[in-house]
Amino acid sequence: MYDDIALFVHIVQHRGLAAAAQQLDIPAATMTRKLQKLERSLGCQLVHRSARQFVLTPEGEAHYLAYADLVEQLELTQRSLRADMHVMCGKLKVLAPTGISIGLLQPMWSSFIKTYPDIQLELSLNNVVEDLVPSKADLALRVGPQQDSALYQQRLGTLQTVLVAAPNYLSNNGEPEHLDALKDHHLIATKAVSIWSLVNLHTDQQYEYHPRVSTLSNDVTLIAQLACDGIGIALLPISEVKGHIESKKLKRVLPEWRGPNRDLFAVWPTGRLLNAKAKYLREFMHEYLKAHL
Amino acid sequence: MYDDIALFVHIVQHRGLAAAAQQLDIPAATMTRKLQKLERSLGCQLVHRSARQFVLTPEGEAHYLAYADLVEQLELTQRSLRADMHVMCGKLKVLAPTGISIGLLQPMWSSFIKTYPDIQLELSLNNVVEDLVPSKADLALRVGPQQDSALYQQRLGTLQTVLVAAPNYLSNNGEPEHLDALKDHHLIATKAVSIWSLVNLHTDQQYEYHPRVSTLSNDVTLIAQLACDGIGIALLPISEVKGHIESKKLKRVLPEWRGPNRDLFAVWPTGRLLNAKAKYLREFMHEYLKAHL
DNA sequence: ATGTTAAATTCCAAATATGGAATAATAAGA
DNA sequence: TCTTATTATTCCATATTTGGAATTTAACAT
Repeated sequence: MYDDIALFVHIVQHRGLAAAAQQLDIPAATMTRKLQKLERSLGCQLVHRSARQFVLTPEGEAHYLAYADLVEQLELTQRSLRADMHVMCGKLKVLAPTGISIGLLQPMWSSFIKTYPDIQLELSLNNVVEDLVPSKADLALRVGPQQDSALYQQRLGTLQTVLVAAPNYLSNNGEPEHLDALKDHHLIATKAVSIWSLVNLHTDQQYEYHPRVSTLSNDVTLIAQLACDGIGIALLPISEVKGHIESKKLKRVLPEWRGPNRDLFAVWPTGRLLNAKAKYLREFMHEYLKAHL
Repeated sequence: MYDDIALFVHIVQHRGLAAAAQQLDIPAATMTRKLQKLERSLGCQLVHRSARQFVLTPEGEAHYLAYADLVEQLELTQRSLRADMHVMCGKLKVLAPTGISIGLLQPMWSSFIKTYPDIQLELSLNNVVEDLVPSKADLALRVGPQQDSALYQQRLGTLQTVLVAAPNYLSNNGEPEHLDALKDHHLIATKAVSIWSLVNLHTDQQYEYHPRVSTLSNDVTLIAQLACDGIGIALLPISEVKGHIESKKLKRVLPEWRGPNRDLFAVWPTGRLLNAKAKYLREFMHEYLKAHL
């Protein structure tokens, strides 16, 4: 019914069945039959047509005026949704936390940009959680599950955290042997984690530690650098500090304990089509984190 | 395609295939297949569905939001056009010239109102031609063809005009024997006719007479009454003066000549569906005038 | 765990739609 | 007036769609 009406609108716009048929790549025979069917179902003739003449009836004119704009909007909507679903070029705006993006994930961004050179990636890094909708971002990378029910989310991977400190800090202040000993140390952490759920790797024993954190930052990279500078003991993602440990700039503290796991999520608004580009990025991040965490 | 989308919108609104199928009176099997076809053609799943569960996918949600309003508007438009085409009750506004309507056509209006008691006829009588579109009238009755190309028109019948005068006027002023004698008389006519094309009934001889009209009115009834009062000789539709002639209040002048024919037209705006009511009225008028002129 | 039940899906014969070729119709040009 | 060219329509074999019945599915209650 509506398809036939859309067809009729095109017939009118092209002033004839043949032209519309050619334009829409539909056989002329089908065109005729569909128009006949529409006229039959409406109970009135829409077009006075003969080989060389194409004149709308009053009813045809009324129907055209009533439907033309709607059909156009329908087609616009269709095109826009199609493009979102299939086009792999153009802009893609992504929100992500700063620290993790310039540290752990920096190679991932490079790789994505190289893999999809036609996508203009706009990476908005911010340690403050920015609202997706007003910022018109397609996708956000977030640490920890989101409460907002107006958001879809998909878990991409898990960051395991460990306690680290600079070797010279440990030699100056003593290396803690027990969890309780942490209270005598300068602790550095992100604001977000107020309770450290520490898990013993051997016994799976869990320990809820309420740290008296001496230094706070929302930037993981900064915290790592402070730790390297011998400021204190830091709770950091293992992937963030791996390099520092290998180069002996940091040393693990209480290595039989690991800190709380922090899930990484891809997050996007409900009611908006996650476009092809964002979908690919999401999968790309998922694969990357599966391989690199 | 658009039909399937409309179906999908209904499925969402009814939260399930079965409910929508029942509501729309479409077999459930068809429902399933159409939704599957739509999903295939879009290249993405729209609904996670199982026997007892109905959840939109993110894509489904996006498509629903994008199309729901459009589909609703489409259905509104459809309903409105359908009603115009089929409903035989409600308001019907008609414009018509005053004189002819309260004279010749008065029985026609009565008859129409009796025949279609559910139609609320609003008869706007006016001797000044009123624009159809701003007055929101469905149909207008006009004398003489209309120039406006934004109007459709259909000829309903022809008014034949004749010359008449009151017997006492003729006895006082003499009865003209030739056309030339008219110049010595007091002539009454409607403004519209500046040249009287008089035709001889016997010889078909045509005579273009430029009358020096002494009294003008745009109301046929008034002219007839003036003629009855012995004011002068009037050019009037034969149907208008038939009764007066029979009751001897008027007498034909130069009876071997008849005046110009004046066509009656039903007129309505292009691009608007002439609704069922107006269509019936048009046919009604056509039949009536065929029988009574 | 198990049965119940409403909902979605698949099956299959009948109905309908499709597309290319042939045909008919007709306004414009010779 | 007679072609000619263009457009709409009809024909017919093939492909698709339809609707009711049978089947499967999975959430809920027991």
